[in-house]
Amino acid sequence: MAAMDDPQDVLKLKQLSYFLTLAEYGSISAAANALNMAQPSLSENIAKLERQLDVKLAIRGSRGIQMTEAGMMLVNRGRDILDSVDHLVQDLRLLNGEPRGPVSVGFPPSLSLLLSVPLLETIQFEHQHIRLHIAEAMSGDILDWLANDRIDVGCVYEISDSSPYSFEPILTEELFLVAATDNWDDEFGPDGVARTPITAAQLENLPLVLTSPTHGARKLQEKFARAGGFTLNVVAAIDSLTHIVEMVSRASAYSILSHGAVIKEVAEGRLGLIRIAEPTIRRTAYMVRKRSRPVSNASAIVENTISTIIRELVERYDIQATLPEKA
Amino acid sequence: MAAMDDPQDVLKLKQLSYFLTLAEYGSISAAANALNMAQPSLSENIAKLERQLDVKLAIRGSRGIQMTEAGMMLVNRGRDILDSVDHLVQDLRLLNGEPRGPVSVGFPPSLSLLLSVPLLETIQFEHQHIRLHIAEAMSGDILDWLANDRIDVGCVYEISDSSPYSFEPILTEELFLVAATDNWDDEFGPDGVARTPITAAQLENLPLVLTSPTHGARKLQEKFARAGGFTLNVVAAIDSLTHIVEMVSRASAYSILSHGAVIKEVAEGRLGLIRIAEPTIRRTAYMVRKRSRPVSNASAIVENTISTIIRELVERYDIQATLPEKA
DNA sequence: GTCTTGACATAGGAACTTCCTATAGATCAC
DNA sequence: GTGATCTATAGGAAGTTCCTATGTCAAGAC
Repeated sequence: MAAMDDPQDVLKLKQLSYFLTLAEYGSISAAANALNMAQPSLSENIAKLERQLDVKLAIRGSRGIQMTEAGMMLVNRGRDILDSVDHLVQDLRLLNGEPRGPVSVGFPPSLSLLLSVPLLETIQFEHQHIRLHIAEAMSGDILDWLANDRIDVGCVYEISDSSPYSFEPILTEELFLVAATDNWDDEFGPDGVARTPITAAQLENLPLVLTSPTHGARKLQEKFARAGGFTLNVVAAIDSLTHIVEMVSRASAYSILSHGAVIKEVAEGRLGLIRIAEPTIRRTAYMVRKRSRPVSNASAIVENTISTIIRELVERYDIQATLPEKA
Repeated sequence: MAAMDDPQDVLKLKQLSYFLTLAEYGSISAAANALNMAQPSLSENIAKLERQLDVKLAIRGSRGIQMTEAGMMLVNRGRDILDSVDHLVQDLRLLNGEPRGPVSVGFPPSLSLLLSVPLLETIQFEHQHIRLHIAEAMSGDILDWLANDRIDVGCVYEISDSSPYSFEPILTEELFLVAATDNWDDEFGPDGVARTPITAAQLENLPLVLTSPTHGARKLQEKFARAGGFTLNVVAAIDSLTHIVEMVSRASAYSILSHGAVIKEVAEGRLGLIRIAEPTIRRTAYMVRKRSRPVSNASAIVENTISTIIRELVERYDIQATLPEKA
């Protein structure tokens, strides 16, 4: 049923290379010897090649073979083809060597805070020929950058149209109420989390500093409030994580953030996390690639490094978060 | 023991074409479907290709595959390679079509006389796209022409250094004493041969017109005379067959020629052949090619046509000659 | 003329490769 | 959770390749 005479079926590279050797040695026996194979095998191979191409390639005589015009054409152009294949295979293997070249990554602010420095340091240390560029933006913008091929890989908290992208979850974080430790009555454990969770209703009274409503985190918070049937008392909207942290540290307000966003301040004991009960707010970060963009070896290494760093950070700082089980 | 990573072994054209289809369809299942094969087969093929090249070509996901940089390189350059193969196979098949192009043939005079016209007519009639060129010279010169690639194929009566040539016998002729019929006492049969052979010794007294000693025929005649212990009474040496025939026709002399050289005159009853007994003089004509010169399809056809014409002539004119048994 | 030699072709069988069906594991949409 | 949709694995049938042994033919040696 099939065509049966696809060019790649009637001219196999192995046969071609056999034939080139035959052309070089001028006799089937000699060529078979050079090829470390039995003479009948080569004989049969050449005969089959002629049958497939429907062309007489060499005239057999009792003193070796003589090329036909077709055989000569096959030798000349076949040599070029084998050379191309040779170079292609070589270049492909080179790609597999030391990863190198530019890789651009996009992070949302909270992940950037957590990952940028360790990622840059790790890559610089372990893969000196990868030139890493990190850009920071909201999830939506990162998806745009992916679409425009401005970055190779991005981390986002939300994906609108998933079809042109391939993505995998890398981290599910719980959002906490964040307070300056001296601005909260409860005590905080060694992991920075207060003994007593607060309820959603209690949240309503607290002055909050959040991001503007375009942010994914803010949308999540609003949704949470709507689900709880109350409104958030947002006293300020600032699209800068450091400024938000600054305000919370000064005890001017509270915020709702992931542990990772305030990891340093919590470790230093300046800020504390209060678990929000009923319902808990969670969000998942995804690593995203554009499907149509080829993945360089260097890019794959950066992705792996990001996953590794997240795992290490979660472990080292006892971050309140869950990782996807497969690792 | 073998290298085992010859490029033609790690990148088979079939696999390459599979991979191009995979790249086109974006999923192993879809590509397998398009290729009319089972999905596991394609899956295994791609995996094997990656193993052989030692490179990750595509990242499998649950929504299809995504190319790596290496995969992209393989697609782009692989397409060129497959195209080259495609064109090469096409061109090879074209060669097999209507034979065309120039073919040069060299004949010694006696064969030229016999073959040139029927050969030209047959080729012109049956293979209009072959442009046949016929040159006439002595065997030695024809071998030179072969060596210098001035002709594709030649017919000769002797071969000095046979190694650079491939040759096969096409005709063994007997040499006769040729006389004008009214210049010879014996009667001639319907085949033009006299009833009574003459002996070598009787030849000594006859005035002969032969070619000059550089000719192969003359050498043969001299050798024959030496073997018989007598000398040839050469009254004239003329390196022109037509002039020799002219002189014999005028009954001015005799000559020693093959039946083919005087076929017309014998058929017309003007000249007669007298068999030379004890020993008979025979010579064999060979069709010769230079080994290192590719044989075009057109050239092969001309060779075949020459053999056919010789066979027909021998039969039709009852030429006193023997053909090689295989035909 | 006969024999040996060198070259290609043919035959039968062992080892390998390819492709299929069936099945399992994983992920996404609902 | 369930169904749909991917890819991966396993086992077996069919085809291909390669080998050894043998046949045929032509050229060269004696």
